[in-house]
Amino acid sequence: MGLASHADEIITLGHLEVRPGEFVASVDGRRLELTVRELQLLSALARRSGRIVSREELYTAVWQRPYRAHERSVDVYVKRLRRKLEAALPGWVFIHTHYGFGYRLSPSLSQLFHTTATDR
Amino acid sequence: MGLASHADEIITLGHLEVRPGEFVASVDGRRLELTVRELQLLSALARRSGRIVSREELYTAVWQRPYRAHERSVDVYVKRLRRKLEAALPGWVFIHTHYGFGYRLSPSLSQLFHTTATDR
DNA sequence: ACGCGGATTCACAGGTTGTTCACAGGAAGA
DNA sequence: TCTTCCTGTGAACAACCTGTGAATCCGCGT
Repeated sequence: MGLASHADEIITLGHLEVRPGEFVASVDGRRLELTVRELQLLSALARRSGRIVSREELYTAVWQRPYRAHERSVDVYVKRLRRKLEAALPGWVFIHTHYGFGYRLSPSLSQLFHTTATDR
Repeated sequence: MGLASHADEIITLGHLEVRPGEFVASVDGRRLELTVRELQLLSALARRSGRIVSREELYTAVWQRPYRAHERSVDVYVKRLRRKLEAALPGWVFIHTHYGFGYRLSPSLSQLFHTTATDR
């Protein structure tokens, strides 16, 4: 108890499933090919899914060192995650930007796509 | 599940069969000529088949002593196992590398054997 | 002591990922 | 609209990780 990552920790968000302890994330059962950093960032976001997380919080959680202003690492990895998530499930948006605040993980159908009953 | 190795433990993964308790592993019934370490590592991987296993977990499971950073023994034995497995069943890949995470045992047909660049 | 097979360690090459930078594009407030 | 700040993005380079052949070490039987 207490520690953030148990070996059996499983976070499910719609089609997305993240298993930090097993170094695995998947969409509809299809394994995503993520690097260490990408998985760590996705895990950090997943553990805080649904709420806006500041760059500083994300940075200290993943990089384990003090956040410096103008640090762009988080942005770069958000970009890489988005590319892989988009490729895995076209038409869906996973990571939302909150201008001036940070990012929020929350899988949702892209506005451009027409919704159907089963998608929701 | 109690102790990790029962005398009658049998792990079957497609063409591959491992019997840790009898110090035997075989492919399509043909016995592999493995050394003790090779068999131990294969057994450790087989017991965790399908999931990514870190070097540290493999090392402590097989060598039974604390893992030191930069330890390369696991890599060397993975290499030797690969050579013997490849020789036993050409065209198949058994041990997959997950860069930065570890290894995963999961027998699968080599991509090159059933697809070509133009197929995709 | 010697030879042998296996275990362990070493060193280097090559490949992958992590980090940083620079600039483009966009959002919010005056 | 203008200005400023924030975010998106491609690319360059550094740092790290893995593959691999081979040297060295070790235990055992002769």
